[in-house]
Amino acid sequence: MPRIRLVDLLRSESCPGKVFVQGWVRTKRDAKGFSFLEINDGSCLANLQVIADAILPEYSSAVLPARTGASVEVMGELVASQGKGQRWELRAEKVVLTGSAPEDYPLQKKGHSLEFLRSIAHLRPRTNLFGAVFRIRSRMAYAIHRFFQERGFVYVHTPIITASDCEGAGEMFRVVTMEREKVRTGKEEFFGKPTYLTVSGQLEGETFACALSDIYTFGPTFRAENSNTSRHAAEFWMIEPEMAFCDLEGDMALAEELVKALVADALDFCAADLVFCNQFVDKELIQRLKFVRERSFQRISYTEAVALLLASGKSFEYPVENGVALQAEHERYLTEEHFQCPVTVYNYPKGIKPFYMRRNDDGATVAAMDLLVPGIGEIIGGSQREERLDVLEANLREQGLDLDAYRWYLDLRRYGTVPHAGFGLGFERLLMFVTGVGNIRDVIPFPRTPGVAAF
RNA sequence: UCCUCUGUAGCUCAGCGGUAGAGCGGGUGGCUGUUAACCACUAGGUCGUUGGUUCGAUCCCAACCGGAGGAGCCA
Repeated sequence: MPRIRLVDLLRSESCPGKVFVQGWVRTKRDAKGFSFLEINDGSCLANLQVIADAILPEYSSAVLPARTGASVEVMGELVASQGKGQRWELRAEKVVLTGSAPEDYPLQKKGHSLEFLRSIAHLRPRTNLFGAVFRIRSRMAYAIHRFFQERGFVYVHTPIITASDCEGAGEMFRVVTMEREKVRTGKEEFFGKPTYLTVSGQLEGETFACALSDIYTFGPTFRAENSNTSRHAAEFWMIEPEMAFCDLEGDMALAEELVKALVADALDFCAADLVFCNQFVDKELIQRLKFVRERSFQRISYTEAVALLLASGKSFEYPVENGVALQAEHERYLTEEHFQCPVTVYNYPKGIKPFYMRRNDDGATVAAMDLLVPGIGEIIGGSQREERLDVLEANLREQGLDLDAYRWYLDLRRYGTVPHAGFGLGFERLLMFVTGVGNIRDVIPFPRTPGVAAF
């Protein structure tokens, strides 16, 4: 008899009769003459209540020892539950203890702290919260592909090992071989020159946009920054669309559309898991997500934002000043207090942004944008790219970068240059926003942060 | 990297200059169509590490290591 997943079983409208299920015991309650087994197989948040009668021949060998954490398989008949709290329950006819869980099984029926669960990251997906978070993560990855594929974007796999050593996005990890012989003979560089783990697929993505028009990347990214915050990881996933024949306006529109679409998808397809997050993580989560889905985002230029902050009368730890980067507290004020919804800030001062962003006609600002969301801050950063060869070369020189290393990148402007734009969306930051989880370490299966690469 | 807080039983925490306690979890027994069930009993700890102060330190001090929050950087 084929196994049926709990997600499908518990959705049954009418009684499916005899079924076969497999999963892990979440808790067991022994009564006189029978036991209640709550089993979960990760296909959904809900557990299945199994009634195992003491007259079963394997009752003492398989049912009584099936403690929290044990894996079991149960054959039986699904019947309407006599008790409250569940619609269906499984009346066991045969129970097999696939794998027992000794008494030192670390997960209790009680709630655990997120810090403790991080120390057992290999077992934490067995908890309600992490099951929910990682089902949502999977769904969001799918929704991202769907969003771009439906709009005709081509998925491009940019390299993870890169030779561009100065993409301007942060400290990089070096890639070296472990072969001692090569180190001794001075041929330690496998690729003949220093290589690094990518900090962004943007520059490579631009090359494909300047050929296939609309592309996106979705893959791992690495930053060797010594950042110790709840919003940074050394390894994270990023989505980077890049569009030819597109300006900043189109870029901002796509970014807002994407965030809205993903929030709507989560509300539609992860309802049960979001209800759980709403109950145990953030009581205002669903309300906020619905608000984001329905309301239009705000847009404000950097100059307007500065004026607004100066006029706010708020005393900030860092003073607001034109030409200086907005601090986290400033961004937070805009999105959490003033607008109380996602805000796109655009046209930043040229001096605080990287070389590839397109210089505006005022000569002082660049066509850059950041999308800020309440609770997280910056979730998307993007720009229209500088498509004019002479301006781009001047920018590189101004920032002291080696033009030769960017030869291939400059070629895009030398041969059939086009206006183009794109942005980067931090996947984990999106997940924090969608789940309400406050620490990036709890939305990625095995987090890598300074000093920590467990598992 | 900087600032602040923190490190006591498997987990969550209380405590105190005279070498430790609760709840939950575990074990045993009981009870019950139960819902993080309930009741009783019971077993668990060189109080993060290393130094120092002291007659005496889990408690005070210092350094180090781990964890958390905030900042910077960014996604």
